[in-house]
Amino acid sequence: MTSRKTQANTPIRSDIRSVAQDAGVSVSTVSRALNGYGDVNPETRRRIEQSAERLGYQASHAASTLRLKKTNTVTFMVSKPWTKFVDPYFLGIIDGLELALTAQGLDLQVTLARDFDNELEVIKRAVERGRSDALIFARTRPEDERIDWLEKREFPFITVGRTLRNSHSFVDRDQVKLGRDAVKRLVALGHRKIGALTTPMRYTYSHLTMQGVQEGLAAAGIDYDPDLTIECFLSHRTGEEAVTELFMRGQKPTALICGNDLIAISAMEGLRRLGLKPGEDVALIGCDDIPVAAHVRPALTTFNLDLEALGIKLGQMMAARLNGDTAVRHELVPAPMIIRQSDCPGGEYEA
Amino acid sequence: MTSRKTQANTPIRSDIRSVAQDAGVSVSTVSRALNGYGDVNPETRRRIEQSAERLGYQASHAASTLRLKKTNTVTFMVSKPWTKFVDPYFLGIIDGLELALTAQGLDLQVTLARDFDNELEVIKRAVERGRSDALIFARTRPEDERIDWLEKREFPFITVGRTLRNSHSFVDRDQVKLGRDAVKRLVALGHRKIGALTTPMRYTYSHLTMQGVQEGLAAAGIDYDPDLTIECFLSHRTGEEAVTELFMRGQKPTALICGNDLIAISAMEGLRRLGLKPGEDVALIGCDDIPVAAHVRPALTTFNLDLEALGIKLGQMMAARLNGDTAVRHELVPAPMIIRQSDCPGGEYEA
DNA sequence: AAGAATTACAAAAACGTTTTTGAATGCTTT
DNA sequence: AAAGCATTCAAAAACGTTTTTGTAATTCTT
Repeated sequence: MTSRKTQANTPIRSDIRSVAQDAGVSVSTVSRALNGYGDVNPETRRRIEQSAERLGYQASHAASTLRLKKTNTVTFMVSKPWTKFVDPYFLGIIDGLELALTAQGLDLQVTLARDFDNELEVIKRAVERGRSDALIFARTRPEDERIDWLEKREFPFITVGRTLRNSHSFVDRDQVKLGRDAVKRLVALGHRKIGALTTPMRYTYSHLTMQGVQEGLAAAGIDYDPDLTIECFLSHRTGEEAVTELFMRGQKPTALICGNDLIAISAMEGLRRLGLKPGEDVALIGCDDIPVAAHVRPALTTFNLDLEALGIKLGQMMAARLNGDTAVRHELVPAPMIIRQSDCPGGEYEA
Repeated sequence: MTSRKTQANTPIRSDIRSVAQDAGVSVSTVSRALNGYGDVNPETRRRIEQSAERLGYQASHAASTLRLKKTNTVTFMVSKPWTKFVDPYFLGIIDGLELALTAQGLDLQVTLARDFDNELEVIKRAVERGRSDALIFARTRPEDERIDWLEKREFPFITVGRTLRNSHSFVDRDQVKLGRDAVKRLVALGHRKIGALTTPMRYTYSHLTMQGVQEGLAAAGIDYDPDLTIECFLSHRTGEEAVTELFMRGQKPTALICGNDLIAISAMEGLRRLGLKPGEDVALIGCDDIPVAAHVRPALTTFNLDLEALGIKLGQMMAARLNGDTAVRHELVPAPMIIRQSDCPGGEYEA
């Protein structure tokens, strides 16, 4: 399609032939020596390794992929709608993932999807062009077409988050327990009228959290009132707007469980605008423990998550999968509560 | 080295041969048809395109790379020390970059460097294994070994940020002007004793900002006092600690220019701890306009940057470079000031 | 001491493209 | 009507690996 001009400079890369020549040995022996095969004299191997080192030789990825039909590369797809605000979440996972994959001799490649339609297209492109052996992606939805497509193609993948079917391997935070814990904490602090400012319900995890919240309320003998729940987005209906809407409805919750920290911080603004003191008149619990959560006033009580550990787990599962372990595995990691001030344990906070 | 077991499932990918067979034509004709060459009958081309479409054919990336000695892929390396807190910065650039590269038929690949030593290693690996045609990275330092290595290898690259030599192409924010603007604003508001809480001086941009600050002070006829400047880090010596240190030195600045928003927000805490009201007793200006900057109290006055535009610029420069334009290009993008409350324009802010 | 087994290496084929070279066909020109 | 030309396609080589197969040379059996 494109008729790109041939490049001016082609950086010098030494190939296996030059190493063979340098070590006075055949090409096949170099390959076997460098790939740790048995039938090569230790002395010869040493000589070859020296040559390779000296020439800065690294097997061409393209050539070995072509021959092996394996890239030894795992692709992590990050969805654009995800990037703008919840970045630490994303990068923490990548961090751990890279660590685990590298330990197994696998490369990590990160790829971007611009929008929702693009997500499937990016996947198709990557799979059909054979650029990686497996895929990891997050922001799963109850019904997820990406999963349908990949399952039909029998392409290895693991998700961060669940779907309705869960016929695939996934790693996820224990959102249900998280929701229950939030309620339990607030109930223990004396709250009975507890509102929820959820993340977008198009994602599975929002449903799971609310399931936990409802379970928590039931356990405390409190009736769940749908009118106390509002779905928040990043662009429109922020926490601030949701709080306004909630009170305009005539609802007066004494506590709010927020789907993420940004919603919580924004909700604080909304409360102040209504003349209420966040953390005093209304308790708040966030989620994710983003860096500023500790720096806002009142400091945000929230749920942490060891993202790096989650990434590592993910990498290990993937490595096993690529080594032939085809079992479907489900892994839930806990999210401990970080208690600060916004849930108002003592009924006050420093201004 | 690793002796990975051969994989259980190999997803079915159709090759050029099957397309040729399906279209009743030779392999070479398929290639020429799909790559837009001239000497192929329009009718034949149509038939081939249909076959390709129906079979879900995509040229194997490995094979075409091997043949072409070109990956049509650009690697963006993100440094680990960067990820933890300043994420939006990173992702915004990637976003624009991907857009511009895709428009040129280039793929973007993101790669991670775990720590400083790792950075060079990651680069070497990518270059020596021939996984991409060019490199982009940020967090440049005055003396940057990555640049030395790449220049010696004559491998195409562009940086986000400057070095001392600047013998290479770069895109950067106009940090000097930013520093000058911050001072100018504060001076206009009546401040004379202006402190600076800088980002780590190992990075070039910290130096450039301070250069701007000093130029601004000079323009206002104010002597620069090094004792009013403190270098901040993410882990230790946060803004909060820096403020404490500053006042312990006996310095009493009425305004603080902070290297980034996190330093500024943290510094607010420090001021409060000293019994001072941020934005009232002491004016603050941050940098980067991270999402929460608008949500903290007092809302942070800071410098914005159109990251996506910067990424696009970057992608365009790279595409040109890969098309044979070997000229060294330097591109500075402006950073407009976002005036909110923390610089205390009216001497007050809502609690 | 002769055959069998082992060790250490080389030759060659294959992976899926792209591109050069060349050939067949039909058409135009003189 | 012969020569030249344009059009359209096919054959084959090449890219840099890995792995199978093969074969000398050496060591081990009996």
